[in-house]
Amino acid sequence: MKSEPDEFSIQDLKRKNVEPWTGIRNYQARNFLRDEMSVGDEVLFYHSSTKPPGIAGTMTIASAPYPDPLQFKKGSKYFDESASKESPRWISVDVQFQAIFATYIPLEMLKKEKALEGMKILQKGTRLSVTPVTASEFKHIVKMGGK
DNA sequence: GCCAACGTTGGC
DNA sequence: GCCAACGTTGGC
Repeated sequence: MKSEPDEFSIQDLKRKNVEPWTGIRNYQARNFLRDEMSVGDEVLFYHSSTKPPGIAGTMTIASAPYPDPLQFKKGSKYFDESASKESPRWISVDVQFQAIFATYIPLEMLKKEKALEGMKILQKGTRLSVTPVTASEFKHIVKMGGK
């Protein structure tokens, strides 16, 4: 899962421990959150739009999906006029801090790894903020991170 | 339903 | 700031 560290970083998550992951406004990303994730699943925390971009650590899914409260909040940049409480359009999950990697893994490093060739986030044109990771990719990255 | 125009993401 | 690679919108 990607976040811009200027907005919300893994250090912020460590401080808060549990935080709602809000503001997903892409249907594919939403569907992935809603349909493919369960409480306890481990997640890689990716820092995007920073120098250098890369994976900073891990967290876990800490709640079932629920309607993203920001879609109802007038004035929020995530407000969605066409969403209603009866039929919400966007969803959030809570995430819980797990670990900050001993070694931050820049995107450039990830690209060099043979074992990660097929990883979704490394494919051309992938800019979804939520993408799937296989168990072996996850293990490989955790090993690279030294945690 | 098509598709041009526009908006967004995010690495570089 | 540029631009590739999308996604979304809206006229037709």
